[in-house]
Amino acid sequence: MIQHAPSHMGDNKMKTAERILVTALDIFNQQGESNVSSVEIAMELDISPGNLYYHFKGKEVIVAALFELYQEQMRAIIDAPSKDADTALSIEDFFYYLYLIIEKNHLFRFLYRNPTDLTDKYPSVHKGFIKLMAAQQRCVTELLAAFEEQGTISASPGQCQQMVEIIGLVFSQAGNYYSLKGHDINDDEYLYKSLSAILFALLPYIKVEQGELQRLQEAIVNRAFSE
Amino acid sequence: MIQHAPSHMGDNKMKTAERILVTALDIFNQQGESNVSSVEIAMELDISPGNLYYHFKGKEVIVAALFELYQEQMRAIIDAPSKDADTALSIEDFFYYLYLIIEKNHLFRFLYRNPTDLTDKYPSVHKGFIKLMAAQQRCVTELLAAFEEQGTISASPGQCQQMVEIIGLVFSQAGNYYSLKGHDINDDEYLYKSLSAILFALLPYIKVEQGELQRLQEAIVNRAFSE
DNA sequence: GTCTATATCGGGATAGAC
DNA sequence: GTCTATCCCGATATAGAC
Repeated sequence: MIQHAPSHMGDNKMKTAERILVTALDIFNQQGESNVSSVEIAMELDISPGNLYYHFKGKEVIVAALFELYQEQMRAIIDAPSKDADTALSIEDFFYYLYLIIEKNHLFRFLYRNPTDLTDKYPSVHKGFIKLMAAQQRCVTELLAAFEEQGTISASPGQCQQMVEIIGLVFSQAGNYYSLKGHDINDDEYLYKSLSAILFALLPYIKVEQGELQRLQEAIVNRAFSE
Repeated sequence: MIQHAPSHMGDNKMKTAERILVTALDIFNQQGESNVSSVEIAMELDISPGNLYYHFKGKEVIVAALFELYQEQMRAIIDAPSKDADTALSIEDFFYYLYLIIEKNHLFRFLYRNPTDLTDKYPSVHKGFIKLMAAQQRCVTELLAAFEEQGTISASPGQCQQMVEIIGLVFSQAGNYYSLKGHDINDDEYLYKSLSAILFALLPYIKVEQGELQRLQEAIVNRAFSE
């Protein structure tokens, strides 16, 4: 399971194909997909370039496989709340939900590092992105609508749409923004800054008691979500 | 003057060095800096690769020169309001100011297309980015503080800081976000969506009469800023 | 200032032995 | 499944003629 990658790194009992994916993800995240050659991946794994090509016919296939993994894992996260639609979400649950998405994007951050080059180079990945982001927006929109219905937030459909846009922007681009400002993307500080920015944008529309809001704000600032 | 580039394109009276910059900017914006070879730039200009190297010793120097131009023009924009600090800015002026920044970023959008690769490849550009973005944030922060002082907005310093963060995020990343969702970056629709997103984030804190706010909102939606 | 020709280098990709 | 050896190609960069 690639989500447990760190603990398995270098585990030789993993099949070569799986090891390639785990290692590729790691190097891509560190150096950027376009700066990593097939040979480099092979070297890192102490296998030959030929062997790598036996398993994956080029970097393109590796990227596609990684995107597939990302997509599956992201779907699982965004679809979770609607699975048990009977139990209403709290605001805290909602922000934990957002956090899981941000965290997953961080795990696959190479997909967002150089968005335009990546999508130009791999049109199939771009197609997947478009679908996935649309699904994500749909899910968030539904959750906001449910909040509106139960009176947890008070906002018009137009305002909800604006919230969704900002959330999507933060999800996909906050990492690049912090990099550009000179921070280290591998530092996970920006995960909380992202969450905090979203909270700021939604705050004027959230209608719960001050105490609950206070706790949420503190939870984010104190990184209560980190395990 | 490079800001009038479109009308001068192919104007043979321009010096070769200048024509190279104008053309390079255009192709970089279209295809991304990393996907454009020196030879390609030369071909586009109907000059030889050797000739291009006579003027600029490689792509790196071209990129550096373009960033220099960008930096100068951006400085001129962001510093303008503090030049005549005696005349207070209106909210409408402020949004026009934001618009000018967004527009300038759009003109040099290749700098933002693949931020991580670009900054990894050209550390001097990254240094410039860090300084420029810090200056930008400082300017916006000061304007917000002035608004708070004159009662145009009502927000704590912490809230203002959050606003600045969101504004910075939109400035630098909105283009990538819209591309990722499948829209054409050359379409300038996203300029107004960006402005609209910023307005949404600030709205709860703006304390002017409804009529003025209404006009501003309509101005943005109707693209009244486009010339 | 501008051209042609060429040297160099690195990444992608494959053939064939083990 | 894995290795070594090699080929191909595109991009950078330079030399020297005009």
